[in-house]
Amino acid sequence: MNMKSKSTSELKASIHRVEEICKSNKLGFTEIRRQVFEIIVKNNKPIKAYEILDKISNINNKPSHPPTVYRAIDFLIENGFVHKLNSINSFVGCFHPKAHKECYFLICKKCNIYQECCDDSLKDRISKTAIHNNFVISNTTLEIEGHCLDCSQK
Amino acid sequence: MNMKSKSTSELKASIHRVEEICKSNKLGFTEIRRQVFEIIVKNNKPIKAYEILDKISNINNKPSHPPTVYRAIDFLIENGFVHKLNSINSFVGCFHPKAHKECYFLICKKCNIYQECCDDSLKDRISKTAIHNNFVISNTTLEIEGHCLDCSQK
DNA sequence: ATTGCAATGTTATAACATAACATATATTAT
DNA sequence: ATAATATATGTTATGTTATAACATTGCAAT
Repeated sequence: MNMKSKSTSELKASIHRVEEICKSNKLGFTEIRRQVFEIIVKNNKPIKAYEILDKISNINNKPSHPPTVYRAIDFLIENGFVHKLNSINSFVGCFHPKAHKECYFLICKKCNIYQECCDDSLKDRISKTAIHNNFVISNTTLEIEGHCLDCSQK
Repeated sequence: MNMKSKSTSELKASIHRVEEICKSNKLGFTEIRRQVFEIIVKNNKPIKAYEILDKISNINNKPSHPPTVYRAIDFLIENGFVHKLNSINSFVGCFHPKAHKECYFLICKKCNIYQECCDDSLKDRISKTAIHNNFVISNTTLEIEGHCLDCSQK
């Protein structure tokens, strides 16, 4: 399982990519949104909203408030730059925004590291089930909790 | 999409089945646990913990407290009688307990009705991905939000 | 009867998230 | 350039979801 953290250059590329997408789509990639996005992607594990809040407050040397963070997160999720992991109320950056909507996550309960996966055949199966049930999908949550190789060997 | 609510006899059967499983596994199916289970399965939609709390308080003519409900829910989830839908912080009864561990849910955002599905090939794909990543699964969340046939036609 | 254990009661608070309204900043139309 | 509009942020308060910690009860095994 390739759960190693992203390199500095990958992070920069990721941030730059989002900047470009925002520019070309006329989305306001404001200072706060940029800060929140950077905090999320630089954290190589899922991060919680109130952890982001603390970091934002530190960065700006003044207390921020929950709505500030949640609004930025909402913007980032809406535009596919960030995912929410519902099973652990945490957020992760998306490293291939706009390339897909459905992806899934392996989340290690011990070390809290995660892996984002894309699997078209899985996606297909899910769509087929939905079609079969006359169901129109707006959003899919697929999160797999367990233990990564390192942690299950300990 | 067969989202119609369960019949009275289905509900009774479901409750009876759980009683039997508890009996044969020497699990204490106490009054509170039974009440919480009944409330969950009789509600044909996903129900929230604090809604259960209100109902329990009414049934017993005295205020109950959150831990009472959450403990009962934990017991029911641990034993596979109830599922939590992480994407909407709600709980649903399982109508084939012990038959499986992995199942998934179609959840209509408009009418809030849901459908529990089991799909072995989907399950297989997920296990394969996990094995491929040397990941040991303890728990899978697969929730598909969208609109059911009725609601998407309106 | 006493010890041990599983379950429940009770109080308090932690953790997660949004409503509502005020203010500021950017965009656009005139 | 200025007013009008829309977008974004600040601020206060509160709503919602979940658990910690410790006391009490009831029952079974010795």
